[in-house]
Amino acid sequence: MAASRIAPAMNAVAHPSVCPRQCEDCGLRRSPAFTPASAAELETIESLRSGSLSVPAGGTLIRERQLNARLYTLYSGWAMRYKTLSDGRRQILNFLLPGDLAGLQQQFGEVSSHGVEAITDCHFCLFEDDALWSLYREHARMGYDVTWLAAREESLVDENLLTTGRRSAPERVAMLLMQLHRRLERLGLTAADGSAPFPINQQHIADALGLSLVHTNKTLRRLAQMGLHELSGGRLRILNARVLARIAEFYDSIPRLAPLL
Amino acid sequence: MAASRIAPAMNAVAHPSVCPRQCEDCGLRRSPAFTPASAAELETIESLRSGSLSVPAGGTLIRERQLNARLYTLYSGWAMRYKTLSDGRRQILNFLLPGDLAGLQQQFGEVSSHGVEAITDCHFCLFEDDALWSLYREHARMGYDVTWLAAREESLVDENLLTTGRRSAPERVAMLLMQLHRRLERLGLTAADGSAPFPINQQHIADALGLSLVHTNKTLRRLAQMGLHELSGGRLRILNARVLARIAEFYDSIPRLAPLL
DNA sequence: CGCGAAATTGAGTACGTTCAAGAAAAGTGG
DNA sequence: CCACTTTTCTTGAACGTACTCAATTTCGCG
Repeated sequence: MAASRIAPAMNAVAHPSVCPRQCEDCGLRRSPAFTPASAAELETIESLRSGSLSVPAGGTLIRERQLNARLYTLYSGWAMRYKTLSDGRRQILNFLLPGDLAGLQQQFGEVSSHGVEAITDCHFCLFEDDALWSLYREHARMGYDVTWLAAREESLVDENLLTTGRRSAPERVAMLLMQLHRRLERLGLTAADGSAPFPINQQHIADALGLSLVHTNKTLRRLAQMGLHELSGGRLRILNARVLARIAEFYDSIPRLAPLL
Repeated sequence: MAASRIAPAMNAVAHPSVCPRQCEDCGLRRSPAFTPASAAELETIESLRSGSLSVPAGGTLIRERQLNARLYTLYSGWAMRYKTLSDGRRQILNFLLPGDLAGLQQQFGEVSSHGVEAITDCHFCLFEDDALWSLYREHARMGYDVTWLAAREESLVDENLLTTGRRSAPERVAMLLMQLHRRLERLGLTAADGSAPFPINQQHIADALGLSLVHTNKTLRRLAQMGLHELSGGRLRILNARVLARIAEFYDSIPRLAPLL
């Protein structure tokens, strides 16, 4: 891509896509989306880290029904949590963006009730086996943070449940577009023109919203023709946030900065 | 009901429906469904407790968009977490049974994104304002437990999202019946004949499953006519667990005992 | 017994699904 | 750089599950 020389940083906060050795050098931490960590906290995190893991697009980080999954922080890329039925029907529970934890539900000795799969090439920060418990013991504050992250993810799933349970197809699509765009914005991943990377296909959208692929396509198309959004070249641009928000009844409060493990 | 004199304990573990003063006397703790707490832990819990709260059936414990909700443990009765859209469409996120926490998501200074309402008369154990943070500081172990509870609730919501997103109406109903029956069983709330208290109406079921009231009724009826379950007098009896489980693809692993705050 | 809430049933409709096929886009290898 | 393959997107048509509307019955309770 010749353009990359001219426009080097699509991300407001550029960071190397591979998780560096030292947490101190962690590019994610430089993002204003996260609470700054104290030196002591950084040290604790670093001591509990056992390396990094790269998963190619489409690769599986945690399998459904897997035992003893580890704990990860997504460093770069998009991933998803999902569940499937025996005949292949799939429900995406939520999308994971940089800074999100993966594997938390599995830290309590139980079988994973969902899978985690990389949507784009992903880099994860990998923690030691008993990292979670150590964290609670050594830094109550950070244990508290983990609970906050868990609660925030649950509220995401809550919203998705309202969406699939009670919203119409256009409402669902509008919701998804607004939600993801807002999350990307917070992470500083939107470009100057307001567009954001959007590496998921219509099958992903359908599986996240509980719709069929065909109907997802038709609904997406209708909203685009109304001039509400633009979706091309793997990027999303919101053209009429007001109307999309009204359709979806999307009103999110500005949350406090997220802690970053 | 004349029968109540003959069969005094519908619950395997009887406990007074009102939360007693001393946690030591807490009837719930005597249930084998929960991990026993050490004397030190009990003391901590008791010190963080600021009393109990009774909410009549239909009453609201936490309003949607409420600020500064407190933290509660449901002591007796059924409650529900829910979200609504402006035109009244309602999605029940999950049902709360004795031992479940309420208000955890709101402990981090944010507005409640869901409501909590009592379905039957409920008694809650109420905690101090900063109880959660104190807990993490004083007993790392119990902070860890809270995260476990949060993770468990999220996995419940995950399952409900799969249900509304991808299961057919009969599958949804079968799932709900099996899920709730299993939870009641674990709490020792099933009678000798296998029946369990089931104080929700078809509107609740519809709102939990993302179905209309009418369709819920027809589906429920069909399953009952197939001899899979019996629903009357506010009680549920599973008549053919095997078939219901197969329809719903309901396979839950036996989880470890739940901690009780 | 009578009232209100909850459950039940039928009829017509609509939203979303499935089936099918073609167009566009994105990779792949020579 | 182009031919070829594969994936993704798009559109039309027929169908079906679930919804809405409406009316009746049953149940719980004072």
